[in-house]
Amino acid sequence: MHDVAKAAGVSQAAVSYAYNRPHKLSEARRAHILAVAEKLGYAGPNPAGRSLRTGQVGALGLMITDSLPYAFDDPATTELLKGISEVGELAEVALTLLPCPLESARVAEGAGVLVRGAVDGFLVYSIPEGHPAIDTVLSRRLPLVFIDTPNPDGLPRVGIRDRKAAREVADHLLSHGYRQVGILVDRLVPDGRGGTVDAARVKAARDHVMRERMAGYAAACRKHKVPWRSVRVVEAGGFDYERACAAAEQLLAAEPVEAIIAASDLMALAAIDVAHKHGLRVPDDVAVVGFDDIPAAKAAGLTTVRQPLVDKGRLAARLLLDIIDGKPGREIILPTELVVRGTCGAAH
Amino acid sequence: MHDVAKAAGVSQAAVSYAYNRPHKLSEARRAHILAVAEKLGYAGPNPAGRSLRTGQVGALGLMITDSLPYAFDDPATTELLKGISEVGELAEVALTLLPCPLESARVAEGAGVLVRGAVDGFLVYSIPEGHPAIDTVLSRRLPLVFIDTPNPDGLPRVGIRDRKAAREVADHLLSHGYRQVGILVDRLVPDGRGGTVDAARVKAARDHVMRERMAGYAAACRKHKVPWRSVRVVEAGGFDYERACAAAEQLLAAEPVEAIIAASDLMALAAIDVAHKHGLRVPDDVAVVGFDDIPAAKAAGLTTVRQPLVDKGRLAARLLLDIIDGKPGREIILPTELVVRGTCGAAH
DNA sequence: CTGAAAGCGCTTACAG
DNA sequence: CTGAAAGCGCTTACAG
Repeated sequence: MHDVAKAAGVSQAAVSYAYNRPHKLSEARRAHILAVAEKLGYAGPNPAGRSLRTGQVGALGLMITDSLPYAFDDPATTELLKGISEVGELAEVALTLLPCPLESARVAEGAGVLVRGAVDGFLVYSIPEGHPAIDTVLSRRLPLVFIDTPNPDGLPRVGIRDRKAAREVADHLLSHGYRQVGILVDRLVPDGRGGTVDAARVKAARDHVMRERMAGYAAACRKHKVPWRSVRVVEAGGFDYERACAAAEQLLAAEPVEAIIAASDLMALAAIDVAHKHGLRVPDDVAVVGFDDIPAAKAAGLTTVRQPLVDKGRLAARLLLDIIDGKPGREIILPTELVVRGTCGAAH
Repeated sequence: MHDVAKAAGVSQAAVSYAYNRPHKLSEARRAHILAVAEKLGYAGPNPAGRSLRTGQVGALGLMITDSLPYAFDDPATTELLKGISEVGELAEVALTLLPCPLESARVAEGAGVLVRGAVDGFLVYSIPEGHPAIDTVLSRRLPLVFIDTPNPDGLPRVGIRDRKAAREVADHLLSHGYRQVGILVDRLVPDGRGGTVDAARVKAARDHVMRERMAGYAAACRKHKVPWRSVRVVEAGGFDYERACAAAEQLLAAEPVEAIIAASDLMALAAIDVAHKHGLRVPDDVAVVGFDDIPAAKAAGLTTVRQPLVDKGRLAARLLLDIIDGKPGREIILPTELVVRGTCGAAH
């Protein structure tokens, strides 16, 4: 910038104005400066210099506690991303994806991006309780909004009533009279393990969302006199379709179940696929409900509970932008809605 | 940092070392500095200051010429993102999403994020020829890699042989003897318009990829003596499923077609859905082929041509990282592969 | 193992 | 409408 100013015979400030305050310069002078810059190969104001000076970056950081490739596989995460990016575009801010290892042991090595990432604030998505990355991001002392995460300290947050929503959909399913029930969850404890889950592991669930949903399912079972200990719970160990299928396979391979409660639509759809492969009709031989109401749920006629995923992203991003602007943070709880389609056996 | 240094009774440099060069300080001194920083509420080295000083940001910019919410809807883009983010994670760099308006008229207003985004380099994804954002990003004089975009200047690029791949899959379809053929494309000209396309618009296609694929389809038709002017081409005007369905609807509503060549799997799957709604069997009443081989194509038994989407993202990101490291850029052309499943009527 | 100093590139409040 | 100056927070080469 200094060189451009010199070559154009103006002050450095004038060059800055040429880019940022066009009306502070005469048109001719501005054109001249820009022409000289072009000739010299000057690329325009350096973002780092600007950031340092203004204290603003123009980017929102989205912290994801999973490998990114994984996150893109999850339709619910994709919906959330849509909502977030809508707001980012409107506000002309970039969205910076900050992956960080899920296993606590690997956090130190992966924290660099959290510590060094140039952002104006953080969106913290679905992170297990007590995860060290929470401290890391808190230590940056930047505005932040949690999504689907408990906030014991009353920090800004966007979420839904997971327990109530889970109870509702399970309640609806069980009201059809099923007694042999299985539950499919993606992940209770982030240790990569899957398979049949015992009561201790359910209790140990580090994921707030999953713990709440399990509590909701249990409440529905209680109401319908389905003994909780008779309910088989299988954990996929991850969010991809393959693991979901493997979990469903495991559930269906054991004693027969009349009904499957899946903690996500992806798992529910996997369960339906696997059931069909076993020659079972849905809902006649086995009923299934999901959670989320992702776009594919409708096509499959899946009974599920809708949570406004896009809105969640949109509101979280907007809230963060507000906080960055100095407005107070708050907690936003979004409504959910039971969506009855065919897979629960509602027509029977 | 200055304040921390003062409070800890050390130089500013020592504070910097405490964070970045742990071994340059005695353990005790480092611990002391960190403790003082903690007490003072110092959040650690400011990324903007670091960037300014080192000239490095630690982020890759991904330029998307579409609204981001839109991009997340496209399974092919999602696959690409997976590949890119894999590399980013390994290299501990963040991925910054830089949306920029597709319509040239709106580029000026949306260019801010391109101009101000703090990144070490750009991945430029599927951008129409002559789009002003290309100049914007070029003017930043940062390393960059094009994905699926022609690079007349021999700039680094990752792509596939779109024409050849399109020819192959269309050739296979037509070899079954179909004469009444329709083509479904997502977007030829980025003006948001959809509907039946005339020869002029095909010629005017601003998207390199689509132009190449159309050329490939035309070549296959020529080979099989299907008069090109008898081939109806319908453009969706976008990448979402709804528009794909509308385009398929339009194609099927007119004179009957025996075979549909879709320029993406998403469009092919939409065509199959719409055909079923019309009571048509696939491939008996109408054959369909796609392009990409997204995960859903397999489940649908779709005949298509596989392009290594994840690899494309992975290689592009790696190439960009290499260029940032000072290595020379190059062009990478990835192989494609015809995947024959059922929807082309291969079994007949 | 520690410290003093220079300078990365920018914006803005202020004076003219 | 224009210019001179200060300072944002940092890292590193260098001297001790």
